[in-house]
Parts: sequence; C-alpha cells; structure tokens
Amino acid sequence: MAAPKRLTQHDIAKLAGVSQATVSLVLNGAPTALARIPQETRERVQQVIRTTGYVADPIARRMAKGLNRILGVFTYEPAFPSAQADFFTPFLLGIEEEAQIQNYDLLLLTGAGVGQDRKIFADGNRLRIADGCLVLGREFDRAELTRLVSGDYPFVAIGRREDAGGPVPYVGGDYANGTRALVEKAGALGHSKLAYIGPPGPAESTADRWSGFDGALGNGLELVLHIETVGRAADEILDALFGSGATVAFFVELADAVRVEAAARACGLSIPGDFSAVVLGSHIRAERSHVQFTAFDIPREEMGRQATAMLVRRIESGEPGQQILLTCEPVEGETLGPAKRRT
Amino acid sequence: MAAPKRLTQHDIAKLAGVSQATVSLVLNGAPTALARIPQETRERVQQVIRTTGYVADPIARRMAKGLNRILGVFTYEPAFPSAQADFFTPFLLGIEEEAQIQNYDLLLLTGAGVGQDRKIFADGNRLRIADGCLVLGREFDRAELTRLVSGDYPFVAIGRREDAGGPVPYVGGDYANGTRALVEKAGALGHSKLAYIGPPGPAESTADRWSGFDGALGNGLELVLHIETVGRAADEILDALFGSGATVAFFVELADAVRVEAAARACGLSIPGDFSAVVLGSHIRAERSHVQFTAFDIPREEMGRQATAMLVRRIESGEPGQQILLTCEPVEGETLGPAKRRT
DNA sequence: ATTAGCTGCTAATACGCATTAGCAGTCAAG
DNA sequence: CTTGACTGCTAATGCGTATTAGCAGCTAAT
Repeated sequence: MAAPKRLTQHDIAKLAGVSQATVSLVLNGAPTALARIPQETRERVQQVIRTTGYVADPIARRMAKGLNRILGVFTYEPAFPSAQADFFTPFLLGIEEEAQIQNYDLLLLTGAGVGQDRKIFADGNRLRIADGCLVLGREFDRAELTRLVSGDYPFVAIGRREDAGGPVPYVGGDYANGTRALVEKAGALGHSKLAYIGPPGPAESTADRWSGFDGALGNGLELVLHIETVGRAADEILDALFGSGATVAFFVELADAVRVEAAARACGLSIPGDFSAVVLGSHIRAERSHVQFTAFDIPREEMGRQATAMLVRRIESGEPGQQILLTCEPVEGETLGPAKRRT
Repeated sequence: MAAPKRLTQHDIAKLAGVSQATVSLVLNGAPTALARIPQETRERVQQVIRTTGYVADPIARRMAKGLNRILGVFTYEPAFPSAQADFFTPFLLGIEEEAQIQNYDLLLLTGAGVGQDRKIFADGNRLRIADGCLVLGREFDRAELTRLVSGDYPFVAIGRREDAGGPVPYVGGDYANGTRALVEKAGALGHSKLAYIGPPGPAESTADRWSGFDGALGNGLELVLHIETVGRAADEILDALFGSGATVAFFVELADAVRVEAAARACGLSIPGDFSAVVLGSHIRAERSHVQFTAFDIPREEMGRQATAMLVRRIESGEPGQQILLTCEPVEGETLGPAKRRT
C-alpha cells in the first residue's frame, strides 16, 4: 500500500460539513472570531477531530504562522550513547519537565552530522523547524555560536559561554564560586598547600573552576602543584602530591579522584587522614564509588528547567535573553578533613 | 528589534535577473533539468547566493516535499526521570543512532499528559506531527493499541505485544526462549526443584518469561514454589525458598534477587553454594551490585535500532510492519552452580 | 515550408495551514 | 421598508519552496 495520506483540515472540513477555514478557526481562532461560531458547529468539528485523531501539520503551521510549539534540543555529542548519557540525562530531565509544563514538545536534532562532527548549521539547518532551541555540549563550536548569536533565531545555551560576537544567553552553574567556597573551606581547616589536578581551560567549565580556585589563593593559601592533564596515572599523581607537600588536592575530574583514592588506599594511606581530596563538581552515579567525595553540587535539572523557561520567554515575548548562573551548593562528603602536619 | 526579513528565492531571483523557479532549479534541480540551464546563468545565480548568504528555508522545503523527516517517540512513562531513565536510555540510544543514520529527527512526545496518565490519544495530542512513531513503555493501554493498529498511522512498538484487533508491529526480545535456555541450563546442572519469583502476567514481558519457564518444566523439572508478587520482604522469600526445597530461584526482578542475595549472605549462606539464583533479563547498572547474576541479555540498543529502521521502512515504502523477536543470549554470571543436595 | 527537436527559461500550481475580507441571511430599530 | 448591526459562515490569499507543463525562439531535417 502507498504511504497513507495525512489527514488535512480539508478532510475534517468535508466530514464536518464546513469549510477548511472554519476548522482552522475552531482549532485556534481568536476569541473574537470564535464568538461567531455557534457552540453546535464547534462541537461537530471537535467531534470529527477527536474521532479521526487529526493534528495540524507542524510544518504547515509553522509556514503559515511561524510557530509550532516545538523546542529543538541540539547536543554537540550524541545524546544517549552510554558515555554521554550520564552527562545529558539530568539536563534532559529538567528540560522535559519544563517543556511539558509549558506545553511544548521536544525535537532532538539528531541528524545534523554524524559522530563528533555535529554541526548546527549542517545541511541548511533544520534547526528552524523548532521555534527555538537549547544547545548543550561540553565544548561549543565558537564560529557557530557567533553565527547563532548574530542571527535572530532564539536559543539558550546550557552552561556558561563566553561572548561570541555578543553575549550568549545561557543558564549555567556558578563553578567559580562553588570552587572558591571549597577552597576557603579547606583554608579554614588549616590547609595551606594546595594541589590542583585539571586543566585551566579552555572550555568555560574548566576555566571557571580554575579562576575560582586561583582567585581564592593568597591569604596563606598557596598552589604547590598543578597537574594540567587529566587521566594521568594515579601513582604518578600520588607521588607528585607527596613530593609537593600538598595537604589537599582539588580534582576537576571525578575519575581522577577515584583512581587516586584507590591508589592511596592500596598504599595504606587514608583520606582524609593522610591528605584531603575535593572534587569540583557533582557527578552522576557518584554513589557508585565507595567514597563520598567532598564536592559541590551542579544543579543540572534546574539548569535544564530554567534554560527551557528562558527559551520559551524569548520565543513568546521576544525577551532578549539573559545570563544566569545557578549557585552550586557544597556537598559535605567525607574526603575533606583538617590539614595534617606532615613529618 | 524587528526581525530582519529572511531572504527568499524570490529575492535571489530578482537580484540575478531570473525567476524563482530558476533559482530553485539551480539549487537542487534534477540533472535533466539542470542540463537546460547554461553554465553562465547558473554561475550568476550561485554568485548572488554566495554574496547574500541565502539558505533555503527548511520548513518551506519540507512543506513542498511532503515529508518532514520526524519520528515521534512516545513513552508511556516520562522518559527521563531518574527511575525511568535507566529503563529507556538504552532504547533511546539505539533509536537515536538509527534515526541519525536515516537522517530523521526525533520528537519526544512530551506534552501528552502528565505523570502516569499518558495517553497517546489524549486531547490535543500531537502524535501526528511526526511521520510515524515508536511506542515504548512497560505496559501499554490496550484500547489505544487497538486504535493505533486499526488506524493508518505508521508505528512500531518496542517489546512484543499481543494482537490488538490485528497484529502489532514490534521489535522485542525473545524472553521466552531466553528463559527456557536458562531453565534447561539449571536442569543440566542437576536442579530439579525450581522456584519462580515473579508474576505470570499480565504484561507481555512477564507473560513471556513465565511461558518460557512453564514450557521448560517436566522432564524431571518441577516448580515447587511460585511467589507472584514482587517486592516481598527478602526474609520471607528466603524462608519460603528453603521451606519448598527449591535449589534454584528464578527472579523476574533484579531488585528481588539483589535483596535475597543480601539476606542470604547475612545468614551466612552463599550463592551458588547453598542455592542458585537466576535473573530473567539483563538489567542496566547491574554492575553496581557486587554479584554478577546469571541471566540473559536483553539487546535493548539493537531493539531500538531495528524498530527505528522498520518504522522508516513503513513510512517510506508503506511496508506492512513485521514482528521481530531478537535472541536474548545467556549471561554466564556466577550465581548458577550445580544443585546441592540438601540434607 | 512545414515539422521536429532543442535551448533557456518562466508561469502556475501544490503543499497545509492561518487569517482577513466579505457575503448572505436575519432581526430590530428608525 | 430602509438602514444598520449582527450572525454564521466561506472564498481567497499568503507563507517559501519544488516541480511540472509549456512558451518563445532558434536550428536542422524532411
């Protein structure tokens, strides 16, 4: 059989014995126009719509009116593949929740290139199918961001973004202050020689952690070791740590912290007995590791929610788009203790 | 700021001194048509396009072509909330992958009601926005399924479904044979008195497990205990297990198995030393538990992929829709051992 | 000299919907 | 009995593109 033809308003109209225009009016006419269609007719049309399951074609709708209550979600990495799933899922949860409240559907922009090479503006940008879009990913393509900013298509980024030919609307986590608070906490516990395991940039997320860290130094707090590469062998890190005399290590990556902790335990060292460890961010599935690291919380769901809400405001009221940083509350954890005098 | 009007082919046409149709042809005319436009004209048009940065409006493009390359994904429970996330994610991974290959976007049907009360045909449902849709969920609404089957809207279910006024197109896992294989394996290891912890229905997924189990009985294999409710206290289950003389327990729910295993260990019992345990299905994050249960694998990603591919075929070639069951390979695990003679 | 075929285009239409102008009928007021 | 207001609808148009039919002008063959 050939592809079943889509129902159109015309079909509905014929079934209800009215004109296509009337069907459209019943569906979404202005109150003034609706007032002129008697209850009886309206119900007849509604009835046909209900029994047929007709829904307006979003494409045509968008053509005619420019809006279709669809939000695009563009991810710079495939959204679900396991490695990424853990990363995107909490955001999507928040996004879905808010979208539902606002009565928008979500369109996952998936086809825009394969694998790593995802480009928003790939094939003549199917982006515009949606009324606006959310952009997420660890690292953005700067050129595309610039193009987005300069265009008139509403979007909101999740995660803070540096200006790109203009301010980028975003909802991010305040990693800088989250980090600062943890550094100060360490200071209050008597730590003065600190280690930082993680790059100082260039992605905004890492840059912010570093700037928060760096800004909290002084006042007797001193950076004695900085390992910029992630994924170094745990032993190496451990050795460097002790060689430097640091009493507390700040990790950008949970994975590094986990490996170092394991290595330390293997050497008979205890955390925070022998040294303290702090993770700069909350990580999904952290509960899987045995240790509850001292860290700060990243309100991912809330970021998703607020970004969605902002996007809807941009779409519906043409609001200019703001930059919001959500507080990252500290997570107590059990790996930050008083500084230990090393002999 | 007012939205700067988008460039159209009409504008390009005027600038190049040709008609709109010519512009369209230059952009994507069939070779036969293109052959009739001289190089010179083509270049003039291209030039204008390049200097203006014109890009065809994808919406209008889809409108004209009649397909919108969108696949709907309907979930009977919200897709991301943490509890469900683990359940849906692997399917979505496969779906996303295949959709990307086929160059379709995914529309998450989110607005279709809140919380538990999701209905495909809910009022104002926007299912038909998509060219076709995938339906997933633990349990389906039978009435809705019937309606879907009788309609001409292309869809594919994930997970086997009983006929609903006609055969339901699906891609599922062959739980019955997966279960049967495990039962036979237990038999080969000398087990003869079996326990089954889980309901015999009504959902297809549980019914299939039960029927596979039930069908493998006989030949010296005997069901000596059947606990139909899930979530019973672990102690109770353990007591019943020993009271019945069963040497191996088949669990529908991993959670039950985990709890019973913990309770057993607390009593100083070992698995599979003192009794064996088998889980009927693979469960995401199983690795979190300490024990690797003997089970069968559910190829969730592959199910997602194949369902998506089938749906695309239905949409594009009007194919009738099949019923596919994917093999569920056994997972060795460490909880199924030789039957122990109980004293 | 008619026809046939080619070249280089364009006009016209369809896609499905939203929206506006306006038509035919009724009814009340003047 | 005319005017005006109101009711209940519909015809017509536009959105930006793809596509098909076909026109005008020319050449070459019959």
